[in-house]
Amino acid sequence: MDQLLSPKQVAEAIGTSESSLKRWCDLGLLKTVKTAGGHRRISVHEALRFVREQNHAVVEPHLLSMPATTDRRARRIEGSAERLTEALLADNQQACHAIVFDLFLAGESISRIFDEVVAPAFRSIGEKWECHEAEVYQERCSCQIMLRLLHDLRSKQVPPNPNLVALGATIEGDQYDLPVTMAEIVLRSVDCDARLLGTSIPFDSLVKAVQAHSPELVWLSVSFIADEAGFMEGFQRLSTAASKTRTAIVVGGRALTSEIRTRLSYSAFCDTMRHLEEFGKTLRRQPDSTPKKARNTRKNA
Amino acid sequence: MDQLLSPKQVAEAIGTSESSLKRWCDLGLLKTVKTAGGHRRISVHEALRFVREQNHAVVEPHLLSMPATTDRRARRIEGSAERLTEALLADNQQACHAIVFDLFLAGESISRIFDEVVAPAFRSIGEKWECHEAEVYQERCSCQIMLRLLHDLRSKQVPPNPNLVALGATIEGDQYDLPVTMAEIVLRSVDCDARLLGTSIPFDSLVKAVQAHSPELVWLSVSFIADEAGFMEGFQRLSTAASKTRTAIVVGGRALTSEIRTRLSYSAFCDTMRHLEEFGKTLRRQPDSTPKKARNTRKNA
DNA sequence: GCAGGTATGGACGATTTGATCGATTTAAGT
DNA sequence: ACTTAAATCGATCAAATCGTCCATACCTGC
Repeated sequence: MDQLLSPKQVAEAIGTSESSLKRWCDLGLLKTVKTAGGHRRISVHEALRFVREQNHAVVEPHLLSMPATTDRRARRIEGSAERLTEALLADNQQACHAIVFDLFLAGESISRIFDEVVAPAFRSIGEKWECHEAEVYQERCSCQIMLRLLHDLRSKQVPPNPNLVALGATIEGDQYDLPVTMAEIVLRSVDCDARLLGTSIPFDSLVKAVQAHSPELVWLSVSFIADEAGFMEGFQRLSTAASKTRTAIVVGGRALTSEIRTRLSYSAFCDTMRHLEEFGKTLRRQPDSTPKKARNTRKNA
Repeated sequence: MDQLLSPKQVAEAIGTSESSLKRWCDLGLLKTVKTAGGHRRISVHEALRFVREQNHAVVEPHLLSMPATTDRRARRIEGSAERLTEALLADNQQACHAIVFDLFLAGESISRIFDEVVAPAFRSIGEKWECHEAEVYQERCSCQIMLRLLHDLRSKQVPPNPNLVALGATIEGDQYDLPVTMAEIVLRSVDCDARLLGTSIPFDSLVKAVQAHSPELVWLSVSFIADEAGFMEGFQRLSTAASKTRTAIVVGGRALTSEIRTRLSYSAFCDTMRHLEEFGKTLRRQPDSTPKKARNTRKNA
């Protein structure tokens, strides 16, 4: 609790400028400790006392409640996954928000944040769940928090180029919406107008969506396959329709084993969000000469 | 998001003079926080609350981080459901946002917007789907648009009182997340700290969540029952756990036929969001003397 | 039409805020 | 211990805000 904060940190937490906060320190409204070099340091205790005394607003409570995460370490990928796991299981939405947005604002690519922070965090929660260290409702609640976070992230992105349309979905019976939503955001980060149709969409309806929109790309996140034969058959119908509209098909998801993949026909298989991002970039660069359909051209082993 | 605005910024946003706005602040119509130097600061949430309460115009919505508004004639419940249906099927997210947020800014209660605009729109889409006038992917896409809209709406609400905790969920096998999300927003609109755990949560895990959080309220949205016997049994376990923590149980959803309801034990059944809102209000007014468990006390026929 | 009460919004000097600057200090990485 | 990028310092200054006053516009009852 006697963690020391810089004037800038306190200023951000209470929603004012660094200049004003420094002036208030010099006026004696906030007691400060000085470093050997003359920099001001304010204890969390003192910052909270000031907030109470002045009835001042607190815009970013997590900065005062979790000062350990406000230093520069917070802006690094390393360790973020573990901190996110903890924040998710603690139902601490603000902390989750802070972790991801700090990385985003620090310039980390969306795909890297997803691959190296979000995905590991949910893998970790899944493992804890299997070991009975976490409850089902905690996992579901974590998904809710993350979904809200993803939505906020999406709303902060620059509006994409409307000339490059992509449609995304999960297949019928697959309700896992986080991966497919992350894929949407990754594609939008490379200036692709990605539109998530939703989860659990039958292949026949996907075919109609492709025919109606003629997108440059369709991405499918396959976390669960209820009926393998039906999946193969439906995918073939989608593939046929996509070739007519010169639409690339990108697939991903843990349900696509290599055995299944060898029997599918798609433009790219993406293990990670980074692969998807790179595929999206190639699509953007050469929208006409893009390989529209190639048998089993996996981008990565 | 809950950033602070100066009186001048708010005045510009709602199209009035700085002088008047300062006077209204001093009259207590707008809650303000003060800087150490005595300058007024107004949160976006408070500004929106004022606009809704006073039915004030908003000439610069972007200053309050709101979507652009249409003309004032659009601020009516009548006809909004039809316009929303059309906008949803046309995949026009901006139009959907405009319709709902215009009503929100005009001071319509959240529950009324949901009951008389959103719900009818989705009923209408469901009917079109049954008549083969709309595709499955259109319905799913509409749900995505609405889910994003609901998230945005939620972020515009004033942060609720943390002393009145409510947990919400759908039961295992029920993946329909719109009603349960709307319920969360309705409860938050009556100053209840409603937290949506997620969809498809087994009763045993719900029991653990209740034991961990001891909420004043649990709401269940039941759109689909896979196993009726299992549902009855699980609900009984939840009911027992809830009585121990003095937690009220509110249920709703089209899967709860009157035949099923007669065999359940809950605090309230809500046909509409308005019923839920009213129940939330009673809970807030008398948090101690609230009837925690009564057999089949339907709030409405 | 007119008197009286009320709400609005512009103007004023005094005060506060927040952005900027080059110089200095901190702290992460090696 | 050393290097180096980032953060902070102190100081300055334009812009914003404060509280107050007041002219004007609007409403209401007569």
